Amino acid sequence: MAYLIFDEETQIHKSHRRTANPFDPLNFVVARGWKKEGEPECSATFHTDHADDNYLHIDPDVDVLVGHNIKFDLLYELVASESNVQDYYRRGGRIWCTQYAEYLLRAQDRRFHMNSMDQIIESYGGRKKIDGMKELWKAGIQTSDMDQSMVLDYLIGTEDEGRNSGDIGNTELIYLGQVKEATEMGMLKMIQVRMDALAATTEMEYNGIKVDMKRAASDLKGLNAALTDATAELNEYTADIPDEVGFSWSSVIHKSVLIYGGVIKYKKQTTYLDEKTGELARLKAVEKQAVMKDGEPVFYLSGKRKGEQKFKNVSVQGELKVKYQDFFHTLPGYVDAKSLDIDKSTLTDGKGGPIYSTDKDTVILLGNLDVPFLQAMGRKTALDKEIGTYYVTTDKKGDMKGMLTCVQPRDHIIHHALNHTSTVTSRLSASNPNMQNIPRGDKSMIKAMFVSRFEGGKVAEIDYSQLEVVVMGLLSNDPKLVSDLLSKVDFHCVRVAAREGVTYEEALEWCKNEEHINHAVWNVFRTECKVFSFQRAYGAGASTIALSANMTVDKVKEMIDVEEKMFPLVEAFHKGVEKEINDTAEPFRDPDRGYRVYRKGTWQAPTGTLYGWRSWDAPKFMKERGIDDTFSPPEIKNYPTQGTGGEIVQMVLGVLFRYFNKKNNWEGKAFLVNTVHDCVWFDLHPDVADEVLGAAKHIMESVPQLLKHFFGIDCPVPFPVDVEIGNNMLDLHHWKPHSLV
DNA sequence: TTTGAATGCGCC
DNA sequence: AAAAGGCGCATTCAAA
Repeated sequence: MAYLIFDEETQIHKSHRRTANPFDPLNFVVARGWKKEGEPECSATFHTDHADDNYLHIDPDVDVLVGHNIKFDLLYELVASESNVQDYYRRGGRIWCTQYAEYLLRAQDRRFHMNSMDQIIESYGGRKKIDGMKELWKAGIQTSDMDQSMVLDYLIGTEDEGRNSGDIGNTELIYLGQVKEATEMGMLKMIQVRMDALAATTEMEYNGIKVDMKRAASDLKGLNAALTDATAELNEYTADIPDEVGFSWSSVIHKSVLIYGGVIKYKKQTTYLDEKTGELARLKAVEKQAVMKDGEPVFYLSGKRKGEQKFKNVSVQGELKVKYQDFFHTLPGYVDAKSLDIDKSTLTDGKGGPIYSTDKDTVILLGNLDVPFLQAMGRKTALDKEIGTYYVTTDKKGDMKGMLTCVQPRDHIIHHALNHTSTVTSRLSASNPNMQNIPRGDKSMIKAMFVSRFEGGKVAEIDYSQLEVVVMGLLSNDPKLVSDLLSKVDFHCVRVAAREGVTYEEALEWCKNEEHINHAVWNVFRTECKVFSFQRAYGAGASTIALSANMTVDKVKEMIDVEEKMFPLVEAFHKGVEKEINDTAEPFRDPDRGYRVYRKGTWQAPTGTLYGWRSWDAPKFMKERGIDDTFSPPEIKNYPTQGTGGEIVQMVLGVLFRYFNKKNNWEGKAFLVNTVHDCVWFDLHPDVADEVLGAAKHIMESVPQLLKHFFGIDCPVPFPVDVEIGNNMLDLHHWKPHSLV
């Protein structure tokens, strides 16, 4: 078997926020370079359009495709010849992205997010290329207009280098070095598993998400009407502010000044005093005046202009000059921010006075005070956010903004981006548009626009239940946590029972049974415990929890105590992570903090994933004891669970992808389309929906078997999922296997 | 005009 | 005795 390194240079037209958008018909592969394992030099082809043979030829003995940011090239390959790529996967072909592997080998260090080849090549013994192409691209030159010999040198190296260098040669050097290092560090299997996830998200981007534009347009119309109403209502409260102030309800400064009092600074063009003369500044002007003598106009008596009237230029007062100058408008405010202890901003008002927060939580806090417009302001803020981010709007420069700008007019598909190298925890991120932060159904109707591409088709979502709690069970092996997960208890009721000194059954009955006489008060207990456990999982301190859960600090400490006794191995796990971080810590100088010395440490998960932390300035009381820097407890607690949850979803995505590939996407009737940290989205033809969901549910719940298969890990906890299906992503209903006909 | 910081808010 | 984590995108604002 052999690896095949490849890379391509394409046209770079930007559309729907994507640079060199693979789905833009204007873009095609201009130059394609490759090198198969064992060949003495690289090869390349040039193309002038989307020609029939403009795709990568993959020999049958190739089993790894290698590229730097390989998703980009794979998307071009899928557009060029979908079957070529799918057939390669079907015979077991794998991919290796050197950008992704580097990010993982460097413990997801921020410096290696979206790392470039130039950035890492020297550490693999290669040499940076002389690169004229980046400058040309920056100047907007299309690749097809560049000199072919330059492109060739860039891609596969110069003749002097034996055409065995360039991007392709460098990628080969990096790949070989990475495989060696990954093997030595026990990370190879983990990286390979994640590469299949990369194949899955590449497929998701290629499939894209179908948008019902009629629904989007009609919902947007309603939202804009509501926005107009809210704005009209609000404007009554700013009617006394002169128009020239330009009061804006989306300005944090203006809002703070209006609510808490202060000074708005604004600019206006107006006349000003000339420093030299002390008078109003004027434009210079000259006037043509008749030359007079004894009250009579003078005429030329000789020369070329003989007979013409004589004029002279005289300086006169020109128009008054204007320039932008600062003006100030003072408002009294409705409430006193200082006495209410509202959060202060680093921004200042027009005269350097304080600016206070006007965010949602603060507005809720102010809700019962004497500020008349808060409700309408909250409505307007929410509508601006919803319309501007998730529908479409025009900004001040006249540019279109919002998710709908990413919809392709020709087929109403959004080709979103799922990024593998953009988080410190190894989670995925999403962009252009971000399909991981679409408002939920209890907040907005937005999800109704996401529909099936099939006639009468269905969309579906499969979610892991309480993924991070389950992951904590896996990582800690805590007996009580594991048994609770196995018996599928309500965790919040477990905590209520422990805190209030009753049995779990009693707590469950009183919290859940709305008929019960104690229900109201026990339901509050459950909510308190829910807030507590959620915050505690992320490592919040007792005082923060007390504030947001509306409890005394003593009560929070008491609950922490109960928790630690109930799940002792959870705390032990965190301690173990902390110890490994400190044991592996190495000093480094932080350029952002005056090159002060801090430390970096790592913890390696059972799967092989390496997590990295940097230390921060220690709190004052620790500095007094001579400890200068410490690792952040919230970060220590958070990365392993968040990262392992993400890793498990990636492992599953890879397996789902392989299964879909084997079934040829049910002959084009079922597609993987999106993933959001603990869930997967599907687009399904009605004929195959039940069959696909049955298979997908089975795969997603097979996490224990998969962990054993890939990593030899014994997993003590189940990974239950919820399956939902519907006509759009808003109207989903529960799906059960027995609905199979 | 462009860029980065600050603020705010959507998701898990 | 002590800090709630991870993202991307919108607007505003100040500086270049």
